Amino acid sequence: MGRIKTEHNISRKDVIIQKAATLFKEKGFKAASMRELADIVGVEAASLYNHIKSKNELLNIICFDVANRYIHKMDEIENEKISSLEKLSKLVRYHIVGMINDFDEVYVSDREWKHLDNPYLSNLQTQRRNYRKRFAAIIEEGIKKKEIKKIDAPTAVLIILHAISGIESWHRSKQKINGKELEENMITILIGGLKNK
Amino acid sequence: MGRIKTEHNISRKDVIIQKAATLFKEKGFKAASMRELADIVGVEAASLYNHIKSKNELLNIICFDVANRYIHKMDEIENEKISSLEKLSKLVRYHIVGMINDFDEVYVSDREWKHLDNPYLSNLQTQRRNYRKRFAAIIEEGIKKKEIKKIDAPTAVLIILHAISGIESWHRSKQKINGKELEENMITILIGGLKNK
DNA sequence: CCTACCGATCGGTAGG
DNA sequence: CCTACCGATCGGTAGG
Repeated sequence: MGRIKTEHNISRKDVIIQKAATLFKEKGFKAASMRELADIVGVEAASLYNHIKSKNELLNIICFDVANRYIHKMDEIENEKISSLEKLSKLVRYHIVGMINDFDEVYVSDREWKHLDNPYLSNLQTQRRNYRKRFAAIIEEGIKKKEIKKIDAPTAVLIILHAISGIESWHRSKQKINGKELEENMITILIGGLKNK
Repeated sequence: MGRIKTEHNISRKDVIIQKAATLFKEKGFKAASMRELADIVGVEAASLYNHIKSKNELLNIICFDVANRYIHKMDEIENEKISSLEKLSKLVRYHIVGMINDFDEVYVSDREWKHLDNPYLSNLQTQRRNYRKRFAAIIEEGIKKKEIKKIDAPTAVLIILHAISGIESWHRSKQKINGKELEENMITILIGGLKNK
């Protein structure tokens, strides 16, 4: 899923990006050093620069890779002929599954984007803002059609997105509850609270 | 609220901590430098060390100050003679108001605690784990009394806590919606999804 | 892909 | 509270 490819065409650069995502997640972007990353990849620090331009490029790739994936899914769902509540459910499930499958990348793009430098920084901020607007529009449509309770849609979006990122703590301690069970619980709590009646 | 004191007894150290919380929130703990903090406080970097032992001590203080406040509130609520659903509502409201009033400190203690060093790190992790367990116990009691839907309580706790930390984005763009309105929206979505029937 | 190395910046100390 | 300064570490480059 995501950027991870089959063993045949996985490039050295892809490996570096993947390991970087894991390292950035664990230590935070600033605290992670290129020497550590090089160690993990199995080369000297200087050798990394034959594949990438800079530490920041790694963050750029991770962040935009994730952003593009979600935007693409949003395009898809907007065009489906289903109710607003169903669109919302699909979107929420996509976020949950994405968080479980591509955890490192999603986590980094969510928490470390502030270390991007311009123009990437403002670029991503705009993309995120647009995404949340489209997300809110779906909820607003649902409210108009009385499928969803009358609440402030932008607030609902923030709550939903952050609630899903809460899976992080769960992910860290892979215990008791499995993926599907988790997904159903979240739908009950989040969508249950929004459903009208 | 919180650590902020009246003008009479606010010490130099308190000022430093307060400014540090704001700086750590904006840049992240690792990216924030003591020279920057000194600039903001209005002294030379070396002078900070007359009031504090280290950069890490600042993070320790911020994190445990917040943790102690929530634990104290939990003690209080557990002993009240009200229904589980009411306990849950009170707790959620306390978190929302805390996020609004002491935003910088709460944000830092939530997102930067991984940069603590031992024994503070494992200490805080234990405290957080215990807090979440007590939180989950309230929900479980509510489920047993059929006040709350049958869901996985630890998952519900994670969702609720992270949803509330979503206020961050709202806080950043102090727009349209006011504090009270926000609080009611969150209660509707979060508690509404949990209420039985 | 490595050796060797750079300028910058960091947290923190000595001494007054 | 300041001046002066330290050792360590950082991201990144030159040259092969």
